[in-house]
Amino acid sequence: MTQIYDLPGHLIRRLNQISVAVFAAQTKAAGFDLTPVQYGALASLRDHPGIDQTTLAGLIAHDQVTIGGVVSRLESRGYVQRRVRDDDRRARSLTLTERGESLLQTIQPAIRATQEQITNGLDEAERAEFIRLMRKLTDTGNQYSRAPLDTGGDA
Amino acid sequence: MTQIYDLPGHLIRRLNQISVAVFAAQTKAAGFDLTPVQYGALASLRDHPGIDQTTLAGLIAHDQVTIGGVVSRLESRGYVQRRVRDDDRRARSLTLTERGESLLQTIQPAIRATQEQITNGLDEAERAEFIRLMRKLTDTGNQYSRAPLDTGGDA
DNA sequence: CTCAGTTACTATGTATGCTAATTATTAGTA
DNA sequence: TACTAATAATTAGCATACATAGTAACTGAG
Repeated sequence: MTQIYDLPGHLIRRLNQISVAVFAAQTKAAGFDLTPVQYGALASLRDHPGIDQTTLAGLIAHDQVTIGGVVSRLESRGYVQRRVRDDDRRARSLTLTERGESLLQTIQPAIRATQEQITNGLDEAERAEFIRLMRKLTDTGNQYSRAPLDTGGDA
Repeated sequence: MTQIYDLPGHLIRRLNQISVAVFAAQTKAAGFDLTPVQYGALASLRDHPGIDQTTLAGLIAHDQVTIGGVVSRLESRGYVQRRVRDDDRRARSLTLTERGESLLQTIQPAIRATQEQITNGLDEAERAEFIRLMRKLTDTGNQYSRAPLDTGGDA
């Protein structure tokens, strides 16, 4: 039989699908047009101004190619500035523009609402336990990912 | 400030990323070349032979366009037969070929290993609780998804 | 029977998410 | 210094994953 509905892989995929849909609905309802990855990149750049694309990719656990495209779109929309670094002309230094900073602030309520809606099927205790288990799994599984999280030792 | 590492959406995305990577590694190591969606489609067709693409999309919670492409690739590789239905010439009836049936059987150990590896950071009790919480969340959140699960009342 | 509405699928376009290969640049070594 | 290895981006290609729009075919009300 192998009902796929009980497989962790299937449930995780469904959960991600729902999570992305909720994010899209909430941000659109709030008047924004941003994807989860784009938000993650902007938030990470706010906390780590001046990093290059490879470092950014490591911070949000993505491969370089995807991040290259994401940054390119964020740049063309005026949220991010990309500059060739003086001390290493291969690398591009990334910083938020004022427009990017402003977006991050005004979009905050929609992000909060999104995270709440994703887990609003659980009570407080379940929600905390669920997050704890996810953190445990992502910590254990990070090594399996082809784009592992690389915070340089932090977080 | 707003560490994305604590957001459910981020953790879910990471988990899915790891899940997909583990699936790819396990199936490749076993000598197969199949994506999680392709496996889901094949498994669903085995349990529901003769259904059309829209029904299949509902069963595995995907949109029609994605499934159209997935089925097209499965057909060109000889795993699925696609036939215009006599009683409704808009629809295409899908069935597994012998090659498709055979693949599903021989790939089974790799699928089992995948599901185990995904959750091998948890002990038995945690694993059961995690799956329970995911089922609860996907049940609650199904309505939010743009491609909701539609089993016609079952599962 | 006619036609308006619905439905199944396909076509087009955008954005992830990844692999493999290429280019430009830097770092290290003989 | 010349050469090799490593690294940051980019390019090309494949497969989801979705929105939107179009085509062909079916359904039901009148």
